[in-house]
Amino acid sequence: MNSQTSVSSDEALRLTPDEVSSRMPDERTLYELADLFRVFGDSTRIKILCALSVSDLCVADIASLLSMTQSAISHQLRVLKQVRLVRVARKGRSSVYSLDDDHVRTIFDQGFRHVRHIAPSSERGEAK
Amino acid sequence: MNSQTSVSSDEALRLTPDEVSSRMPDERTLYELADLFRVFGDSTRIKILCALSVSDLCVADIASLLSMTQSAISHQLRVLKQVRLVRVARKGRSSVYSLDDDHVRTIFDQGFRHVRHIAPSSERGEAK
DNA sequence: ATGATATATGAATAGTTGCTCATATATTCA
DNA sequence: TGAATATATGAGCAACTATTCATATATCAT
Repeated sequence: MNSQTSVSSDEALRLTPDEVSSRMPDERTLYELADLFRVFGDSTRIKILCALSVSDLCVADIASLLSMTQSAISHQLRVLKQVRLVRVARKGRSSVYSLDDDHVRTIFDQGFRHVRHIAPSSERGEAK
Repeated sequence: MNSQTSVSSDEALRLTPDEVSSRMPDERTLYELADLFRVFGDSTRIKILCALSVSDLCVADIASLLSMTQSAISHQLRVLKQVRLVRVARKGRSSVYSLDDDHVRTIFDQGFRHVRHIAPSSERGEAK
């Protein structure tokens, strides 16, 4: 049997699935949230966002900064633009990209705080 | 030519790639950041985290809540555990999962703020 | 217009990932 | 111990994604 409502020990209050369900945001919002975070979940895009948090940059500069091809960077910038994390401004033949708003920085900082807080152990994935 | 240092208009200061490079966190940290956000970048995991932010829950309850198989949930909980976003406590034959710390909630909230702020348009991906 | 430079984009591909299915492990109860 | 319940996990597969390559578009200088 599951879903016991009784507080069997010194743990936090446990609610039933139904009670939890009624207190969750609507599905739509949760999917949008996942979509947003997925964009942050790639090292190339993270590097781009991080670079842009330091300074506005054109495509070629970002490519040189990350030692990646112009094409790869352009593709990722498109993704970042679609979710409104960056915006473009044409300057002559260059496209100067910048962070769209400060939410990016805030989300970033929270992430930093977590990885620093956790520091050691696990974190399998891209991290070498 | 790129990397112009002159401020050609009313835009933010633009730095050279080298200047930007020296002000970025080390690679290792950026990879860890991407790894962390990637975990948030899946709707199933987002739902699980969201549910756990409301109440501690056992595997079966989460599965019923999300209408998914126990196996699928267990696999995702493993991922969440590896990056220290959730922790387990055995209670009889059940495993009761809970958020590991409050960074999760904070990162969440920032994400919420962004998707609400942006609200309309784009956001292609999982969002129906 | 022509050539050079900067960026954008479509198609193809290799690598990754989330789920399912089968099965193993763990715990409780009779 | 043996049956039942709850969870964990490995293998396999389908779907997705980040990069490359080729090429298109856009802007500037001559």
